[in-house]
Amino acid sequence: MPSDTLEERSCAVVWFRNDLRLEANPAWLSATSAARTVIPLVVVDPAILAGVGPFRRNLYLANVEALSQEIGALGGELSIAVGNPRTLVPKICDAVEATTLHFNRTASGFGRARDNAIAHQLNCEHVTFWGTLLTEPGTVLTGKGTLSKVFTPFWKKWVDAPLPVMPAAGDAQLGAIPAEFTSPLPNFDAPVIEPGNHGAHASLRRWLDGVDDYLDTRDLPGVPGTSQLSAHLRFGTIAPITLYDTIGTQTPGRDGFIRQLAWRDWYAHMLLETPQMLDRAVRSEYDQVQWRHDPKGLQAWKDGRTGYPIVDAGMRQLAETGWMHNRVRMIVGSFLVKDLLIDWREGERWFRHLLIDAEPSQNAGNWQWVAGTGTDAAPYFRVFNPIGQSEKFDKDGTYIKQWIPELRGLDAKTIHAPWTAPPLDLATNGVILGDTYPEPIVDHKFARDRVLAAYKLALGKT
DNA sequence: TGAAATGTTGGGGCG
DNA sequence: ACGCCCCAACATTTC
Repeated sequence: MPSDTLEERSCAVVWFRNDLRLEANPAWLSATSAARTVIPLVVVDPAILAGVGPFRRNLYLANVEALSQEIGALGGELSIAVGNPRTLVPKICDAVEATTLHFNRTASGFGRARDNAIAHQLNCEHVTFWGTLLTEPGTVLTGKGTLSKVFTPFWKKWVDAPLPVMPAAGDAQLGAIPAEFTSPLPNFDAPVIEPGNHGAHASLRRWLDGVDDYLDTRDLPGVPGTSQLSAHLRFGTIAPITLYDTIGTQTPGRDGFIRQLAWRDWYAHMLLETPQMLDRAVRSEYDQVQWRHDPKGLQAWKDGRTGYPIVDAGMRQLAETGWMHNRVRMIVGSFLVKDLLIDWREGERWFRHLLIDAEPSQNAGNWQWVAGTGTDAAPYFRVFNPIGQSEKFDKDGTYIKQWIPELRGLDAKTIHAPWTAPPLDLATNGVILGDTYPEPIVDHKFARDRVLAAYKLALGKT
């Protein structure tokens, strides 16, 4: 619609949430042609911010700042309010006499309830999109019209699903909310990755050099074989469609990477259909597992002091950087749930606190995969051997040495299980088990038998 | 997007 | 030469 047919005073508010970019942002693009004036808005919710770990907090606020700069470069300004969106968004829309509110939808239960409540209170129209996913929930279904409970059939349908089509940009002028509603952005420290759409594109450019080797290197935590784009997807500083358009599926590595974006869609679709998956086993019989109450074991896991180097390396990488290699996420997850027999929800909560890329649907979906409680999850009897995984994927111990400096003297033969090293070997390298580095807190063979028995009991198997 | 237990096979040491 | 045993190496099944 040409803008000269728009009402003189029409005003569209674009509420940015987990889509902190202008590029390929359907809520933003649609608004620029829907009204004469567009007001870009971020509402920082202190209640959310208070519960978020430092890595995500800093990156979120830095991303907001980067978005503000993007909009500033267009000659506009990003309006920033601090408070509860449930009351602020309707109030602001009233104050600016908005004709429409535009935003991209979220799959998470909390956000959805909030958005529904707000939509109910608005005195204007609201226009929503799925700018954060490649496929819209409800568009990738089995022949029976249901969301597949198994990934592979979902993937087969996903490949043929319609991709997002961006609305054409208009030429609206940029506006702002009244000063009384604005607040300065809360203070934050420099994030651990380069924020904003600019930072996302820097990661994407680097990834173009590695993506063709993805299938060969993605499981090697000692090699930079992953995209480093997860946090950008989390905050929407880049659109998944931009990744798809840039990377394509022309080589096995590229196809494998895009397949990961389909997993992401799948878990988001699943959460919409099964909101209780955040804290309930999708296969409810698995909630009968008698998890161990083991605060010391849980703490050792969080601290990276389990005595299993590959596990401790991963947990230390998480605590120090807010990120962990995906293969190692599986290993530490399996260790918590299977070896320590601790409730997967404890691990989910810790990851959600610290991970720079944590997002409810993905975090819960992947934890339920590890715990075997989800659909199409790892079967309960698949118990990772932390030593075997370490030998297989961190053969020379590069990754372990990076995060556990006290083991750097050990060779590739013994570093995966220091307690099996000849005492002289340990001594000459300054390793004193139980002192400079822990003894293993549990014996794997014992733990394996224990978890299999516990799951069998819960599932009523003999 | 496992691992361990169990089963099978075949080469070589040895009486 | 032959049978027996051991045990990698590989395959199958079980969890």
